[in-house]
Amino acid sequence: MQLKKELNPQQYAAVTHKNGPILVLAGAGSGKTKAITYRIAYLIHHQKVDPKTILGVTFTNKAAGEMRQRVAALIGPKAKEVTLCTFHSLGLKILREHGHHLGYRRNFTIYGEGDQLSLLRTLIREHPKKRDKFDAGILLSRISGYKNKCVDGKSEFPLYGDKYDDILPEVYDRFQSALRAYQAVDFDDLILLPIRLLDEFPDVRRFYHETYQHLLVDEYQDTNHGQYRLITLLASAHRNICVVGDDDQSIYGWRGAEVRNILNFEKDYPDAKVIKLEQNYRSTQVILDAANHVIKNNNKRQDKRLWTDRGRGKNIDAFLARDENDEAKTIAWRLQTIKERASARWSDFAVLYRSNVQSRALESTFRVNKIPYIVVGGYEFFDRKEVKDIIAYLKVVQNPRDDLSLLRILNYPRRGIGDSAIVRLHEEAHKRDLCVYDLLKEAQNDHELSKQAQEGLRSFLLLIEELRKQRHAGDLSQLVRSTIEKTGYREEIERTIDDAITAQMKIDTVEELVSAASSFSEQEEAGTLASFLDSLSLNDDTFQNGGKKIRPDDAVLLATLHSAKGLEFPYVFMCGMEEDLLPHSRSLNEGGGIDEERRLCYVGITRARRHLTMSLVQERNKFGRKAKRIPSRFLKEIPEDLLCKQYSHSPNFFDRQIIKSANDDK
DNA sequence: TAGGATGTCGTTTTT
DNA sequence: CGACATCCTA
Repeated sequence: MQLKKELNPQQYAAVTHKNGPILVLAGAGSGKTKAITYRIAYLIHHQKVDPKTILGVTFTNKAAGEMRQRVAALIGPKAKEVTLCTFHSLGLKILREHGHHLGYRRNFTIYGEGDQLSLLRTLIREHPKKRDKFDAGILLSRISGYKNKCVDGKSEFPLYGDKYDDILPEVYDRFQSALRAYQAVDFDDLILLPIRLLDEFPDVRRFYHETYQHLLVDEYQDTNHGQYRLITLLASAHRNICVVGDDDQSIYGWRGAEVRNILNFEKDYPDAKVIKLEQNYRSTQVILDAANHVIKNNNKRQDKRLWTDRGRGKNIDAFLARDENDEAKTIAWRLQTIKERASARWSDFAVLYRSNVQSRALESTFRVNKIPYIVVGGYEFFDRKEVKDIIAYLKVVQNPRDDLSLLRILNYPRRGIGDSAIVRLHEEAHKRDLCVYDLLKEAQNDHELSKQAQEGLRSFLLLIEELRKQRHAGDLSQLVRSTIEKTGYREEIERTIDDAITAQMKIDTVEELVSAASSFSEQEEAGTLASFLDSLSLNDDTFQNGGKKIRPDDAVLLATLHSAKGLEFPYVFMCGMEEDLLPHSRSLNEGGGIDEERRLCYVGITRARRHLTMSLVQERNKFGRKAKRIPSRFLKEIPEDLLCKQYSHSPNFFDRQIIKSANDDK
């Protein structure tokens, strides 16, 4: 490593900073990941720090994986010894290791959003005031907000001045005790409970202080209060904490992220070294100027100014279309034109938008014009019912106390256990403070249940016991396969679904889970059921390639502005540059408000390397009726001389081109 | 218990 | 408008 040559002076300073707190304010495209990875390499190589004592925390598995790769490229196999993980997998690790202090067994289950919601729905159903139609989603966002703010559990509930205020404390309480009874933790607990462990158990704290002596935190601007506390606790002894982030790219305020964590870093650590990375290696000066001009309208921010030595570049195109279909066609046409002229690949392009609904017009136009595309996000494999069912079986096999999963599958495939029986079992278990699974053992001989139901319970218990035995014996994919076979899941699908094609699709989906399991155990040395379930819950996608996703490898990316963060493309289209959409109307009152919307715009602009095109429409279909549109205020914040405005309403010419080629396909 | 009728709601979503 | 949840019915 020739640090002086490969890094600019600011990067060099960040990388070679010795001990103590350091804040790296890294503008978009300024080599943030490079700084972190080089710093890790530097600590190991030059400072002779033991790689095992380095902890790097990110938000996504993808980022963690990328970082590991880049560290490996610098220092080789030692990179494996560095702990690089997400906040949630860090929390999970701490909790699996020391959770017994708080009464958690090692085999506890992780509940994702779906599980949280379905638990809340059962709580609502049982609530005396259920006629008030409480919405599980609203309850969840409040509970979640509460959990990642108030760590001691004694503080007051924030009031919102609506009907939820009354029931929230009680529902929260029941929510938490249900989780605890089920030996389950939700995503928020994965942060919250480790905080309590570190806070209340000096031995645990000491253990982690010794284990991790150098902390690096990526995307610090996106941390919520809980994550902030977790990091603070981990760093409290040695204060070797390096946080990297960009306050201008904080776009998750609505999910509890607090920009002030990064803005207050210097108050938390008065001796902190602060370094700004402002040289941009990604975009042209035009793009950076536009970004700078937009973002400088925000007040509370660390002053930064991106620059580049890569030259001015082309102006930003801005065009006006009639409606969203016209907009999509024009984008398609322009994209094809640029592609030909620059002999670019499809994957050099991204079309970004504020809201998922905007993808629809783009998708249908791209389909017609045979433009290959990938939509980021969308429907997840693991959201499908079939997959959730099988995973519920696996979760029960792993942790029989998980009533929620158990009740989900108790009568699916059907075993003659009706709703009334299920309700009775659930109530009885609750009354006697038992988990349903234990109760089932008695209930199989309960004469108040129908013969059929008793028989059903018996076979269910037998099935689970059998799978539990197999859990330790055979390999993982075999276990998943057995689960599918012994439950008769395939037969149930064939029996209940008439349409052969749909049925086959569902069976294929379930089969994919088997191949996901086998590729998981190939890649993980400890391919246990427990780690497989963890991996599924935490969205660790390292093995999902095994569960083959059929995707074109060269395709235009369609993504929301949120999911585009961290990515870059030579050519970027930002569509729907309109009031109510880019500052989204619903975001103005709550969350980060207008500033956060502006940051979202900033994130979008700075994704572009060479050329940016912005578009807006005259009218847009909104809930079935046409609505007149107004240009986004952000568009107006970009100086005229950076834009190439084409507002003469889009020429019919474009339409004709597209319609012609569409007919050619037939 | 599937599916039809009816109602409701409408932003973003790293784990 | 269209995706969804929920309720109702055959």
